[in-house]
Amino acid sequence: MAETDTKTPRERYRTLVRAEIKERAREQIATTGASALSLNAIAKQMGMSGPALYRYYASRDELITELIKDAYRSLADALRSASAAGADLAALAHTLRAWALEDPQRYLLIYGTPVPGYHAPDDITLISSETMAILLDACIALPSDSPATPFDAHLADHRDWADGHPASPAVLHRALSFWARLHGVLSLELAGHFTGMGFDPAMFFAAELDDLLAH
Amino acid sequence: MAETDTKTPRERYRTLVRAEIKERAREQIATTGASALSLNAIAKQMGMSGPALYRYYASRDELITELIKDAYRSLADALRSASAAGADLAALAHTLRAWALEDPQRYLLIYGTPVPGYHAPDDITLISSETMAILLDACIALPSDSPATPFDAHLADHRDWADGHPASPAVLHRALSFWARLHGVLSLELAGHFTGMGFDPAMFFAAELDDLLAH
DNA sequence: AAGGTTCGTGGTAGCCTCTAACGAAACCTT
DNA sequence: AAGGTTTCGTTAGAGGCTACCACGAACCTT
Repeated sequence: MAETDTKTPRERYRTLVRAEIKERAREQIATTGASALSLNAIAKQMGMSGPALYRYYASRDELITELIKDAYRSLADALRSASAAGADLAALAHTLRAWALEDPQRYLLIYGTPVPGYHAPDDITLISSETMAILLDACIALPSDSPATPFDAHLADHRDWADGHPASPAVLHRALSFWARLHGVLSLELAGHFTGMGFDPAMFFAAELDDLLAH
Repeated sequence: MAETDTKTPRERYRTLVRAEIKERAREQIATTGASALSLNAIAKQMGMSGPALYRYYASRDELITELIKDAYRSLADALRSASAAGADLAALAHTLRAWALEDPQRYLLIYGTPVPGYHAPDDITLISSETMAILLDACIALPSDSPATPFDAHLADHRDWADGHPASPAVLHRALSFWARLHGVLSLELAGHFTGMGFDPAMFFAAELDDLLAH
């Protein structure tokens, strides 16, 4: 019992419609941004009237939350498969950038401006911790010859987030820097802050990555 | 002839009401975020009926644009006065962080998720270029002993954004890195991605800054 | 004091989210 | 196969929003 199989035709139909709704929502968000997502428009697009959607998603927030979860999962999948294919830290960085550019709004769904009221469910932090684990694995493979900083010492006492990962404080620090710096370049690029400045964002990204790996 | 003085009582009143509207909008955004800003709510709060506000701001977008401009100006002011007081790059960084933490939503108004349709007016890029100039001034004062990178060479040919500033490509690169890295840490912190991880964001910020200045 | 400008109002259109009540269709059981 | 039950999709409606219009009222200017 507790069959999670798609057994009954009703369940089949339900999950199918849910999937289509989510797909339409994904398309809509990709073009107009998450704030402009309209359940009504999706319903009309699917040939049914507004409130019918509420049989499938209890609220607009629930639908967005589902999309956020999917985004986290997609990112974790991309990084995991790259890592499984033997990608080092540099390759992982380019995987991240490619994933972000593939659908900028999906990246912003995760790392963009949060809604003040919204609080992420627990399962999201679970998937996000998997991403962090992949990152830590890649960082631990790299030789680290930098001297210990005060922040390293601080991290030695605050490493709950590493979730039992056998990484030295210096490695934790490296992972955090990796994350923050790549996000810095990427988010400025995606937000369009480089448009009109003339230079190539890809080269800036590569330069930041080089600096990250060299020091 | 083109009197910008607050002469007529009508103009006085008008600018006063406009200011109050903007102030209420600022408060509302600070608590609920920019996406939840409601002209109707502001009007009711001020004791007048909905459409009355449209005498003062042509649209919701115009009001938000005004707030964005104010945010840019406020940041430029903060950095300029710090710079005038003899602040070096490190002090400038802490000025930036303090300004961001003082009103996170104001920071996100500038650097947060952009609305896909929205295009910034020209005067905004003007103010933002002033911020960049201050940053470049601070970067040029620092000795740079790093070897030239490919990105430096690229910047030598794509330096229109520096707007005639006498800075070497290496300095331009340093300014961009400064901007992107601090934004990376700050935006992750403001978006709440560090909450629950246990470590102190301020120490991470300081560590990133140290690394930036050391290399 | 008369005239023109501006302000605030209510009304309205058109969106949106979301609830409630009602037929109708599909499913499962017997 | 027939009946009962669950689920679906509909319309109606509450309450919110942006934004436009037309009208009366206040105001400043002349």
